[in-house]
Amino acid sequence: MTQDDTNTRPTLRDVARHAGVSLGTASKALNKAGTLRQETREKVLSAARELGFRPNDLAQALHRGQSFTVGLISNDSFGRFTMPIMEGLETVLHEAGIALFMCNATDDPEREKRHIDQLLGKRVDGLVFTGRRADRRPAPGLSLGGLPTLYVFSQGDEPGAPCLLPDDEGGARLATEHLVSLGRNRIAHVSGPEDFEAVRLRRRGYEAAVPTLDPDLVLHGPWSEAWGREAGARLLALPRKPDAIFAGNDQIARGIVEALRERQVGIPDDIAIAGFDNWTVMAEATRPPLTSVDMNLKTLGEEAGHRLIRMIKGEKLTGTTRLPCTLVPRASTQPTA
Amino acid sequence: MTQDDTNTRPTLRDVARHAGVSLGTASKALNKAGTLRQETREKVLSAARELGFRPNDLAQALHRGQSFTVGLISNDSFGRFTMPIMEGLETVLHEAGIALFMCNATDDPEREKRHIDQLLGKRVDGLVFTGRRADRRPAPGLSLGGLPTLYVFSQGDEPGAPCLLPDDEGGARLATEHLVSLGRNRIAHVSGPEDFEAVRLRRRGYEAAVPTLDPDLVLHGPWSEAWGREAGARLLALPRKPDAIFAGNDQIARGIVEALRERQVGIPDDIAIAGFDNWTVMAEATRPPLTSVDMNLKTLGEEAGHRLIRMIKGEKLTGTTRLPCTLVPRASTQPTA
DNA sequence: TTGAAAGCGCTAACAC
DNA sequence: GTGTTAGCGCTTTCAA
Repeated sequence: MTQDDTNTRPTLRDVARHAGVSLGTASKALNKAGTLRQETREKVLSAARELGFRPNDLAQALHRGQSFTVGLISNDSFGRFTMPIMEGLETVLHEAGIALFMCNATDDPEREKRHIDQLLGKRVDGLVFTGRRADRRPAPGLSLGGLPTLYVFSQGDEPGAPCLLPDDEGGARLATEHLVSLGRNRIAHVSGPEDFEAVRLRRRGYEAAVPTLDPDLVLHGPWSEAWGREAGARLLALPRKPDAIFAGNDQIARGIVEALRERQVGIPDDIAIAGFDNWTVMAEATRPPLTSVDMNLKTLGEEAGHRLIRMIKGEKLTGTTRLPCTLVPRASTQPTA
Repeated sequence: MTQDDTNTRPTLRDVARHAGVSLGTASKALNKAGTLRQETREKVLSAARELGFRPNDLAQALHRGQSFTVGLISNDSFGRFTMPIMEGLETVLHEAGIALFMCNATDDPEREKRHIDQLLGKRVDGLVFTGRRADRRPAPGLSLGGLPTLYVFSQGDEPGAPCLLPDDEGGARLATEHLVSLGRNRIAHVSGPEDFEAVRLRRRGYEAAVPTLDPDLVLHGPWSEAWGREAGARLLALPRKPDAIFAGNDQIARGIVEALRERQVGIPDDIAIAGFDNWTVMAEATRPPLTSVDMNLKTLGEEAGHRLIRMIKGEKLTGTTRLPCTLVPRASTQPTA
């Protein structure tokens, strides 16, 4: 450690003293503002370097009334969905010199309230809510006083709240059309619990793209491999078996694949399978690897960052935007490739 | 919105004015400090409530020279390991009124440096490094000036750096002893790449507990299900097959299970299997469900929080501490239960 | 070109 | 009991 081991860092005043100039001069030199003699500027800069000076953003924020800080409230325990969103968000915000305060609300409204309160105390310039599932969530029991607020992979309760979501319906259509393009016309859909909005939307996308709709071919259950296995078995027991299956997520898809595999059904030759989420550890470990719909969550996070920055600049954004999903084809729908 | 929609929040001075008292009095009332008449206190509190007053932590921090804020640097893209650590950490710190600033370094040293610089600017009271793997990481190319710093699931480069890690060796011993207690004595070990310290430690724990050591029964490869399947096949091709397998993680374990299952090997009757990580989506979806070693990462995060708080209070902590792992028994080692 | 001084919102020591 | 005041570290006029 070249520095002394105390936690008190040098102030601008220290730098000024060290350089033998006034406080204001030092400030100008470091902020490349005003007009200064090159020599003076150098003097200050080298003094700053020597002392290991780093301006105190807190003081700066206090002065400017802007903290260059944004809060993130998640109830996902920072899981699979929030992670990539956060990553995209963080990248964009960091680029703009904005740091991210992260809080985990874990569905406890009391705790969420305390978190928001803490963030307000830190005078965050904006707030992002995100969640485990893209459904509507109750409004925070706290006045946000016009603070720029954005919901990502999650929906606000207040009307017109700006929301950013994946286009589940479009993604489902994409997957179904892909199966249709393979020449399949008896396409089943095995999905999750119907109280998820995403489940209803994906089903709608499926229904829009499927050639003929057979209610026997649509099954709902929990989000699990076990359910996928059970559903796979059921579909095989049908008098007229499907020739393709679009699953509501990759876990279900994997369960289906295993059920078929054990019964010597050829994938994709007899039955082609597509999943949703493009959860790579799952999709790639499946045999054969799983074609899946990617929600592009990182992009969603990046877009959230851009929008939040615009809102912080004063722009008013409202309403729900859905960003397109992408199909990632793998062997479970592609015979040879 | 009951509040006006501007982002300028009321200050303490506003509250004081509204309550018809002085600034100092208002401060005392809100901080429950000094001696005040009950009536005055009430007056101030209700004024504060009316205006929706929330003290500005930035100003407070500036005054006190403490920000009640801690930075977290991760290179895990906030994945499977960092998540539970973060959750534990956040819980404990929040209890102490400390907020968590989160940064994603993604193995880019330049970006990590910028992040640390930003955190120093925010005058964080401490720093936590965490990572994707528990190995030594290069020191940040930046003087931290005596800032309390803690490594969790990750190791600092500087000698004596305080590190908090799971006891991989003990966990491996636990799993192996469990298999021995089942009466198995030909126990194989299939693990990940040897350049992971965790792999070497787990192997050491295995070697310490295994009844007889047969080099043919120890296999290293990538962290994947595919490798598990391949290793499973290899072990079954051995002239003297194992009667139990301890896998270096749950993905490998699952691959092994699938390989055995396809070859009609009874699990656990013929061969018992244990994994590592207790990654529930994986362990529970395996058939039969997987016995696995849990690293208790949330506890690790909590302990990190407690230690960091002690360090912030001025205590000096050094050296590496390893926290115990736990065995979570499931059907892959338990015949009937 | 540089210095002096006011003030961001809050706390704490000291008057009254 | 309550009011006044001096800063915390920085930016930004305004004077010199």
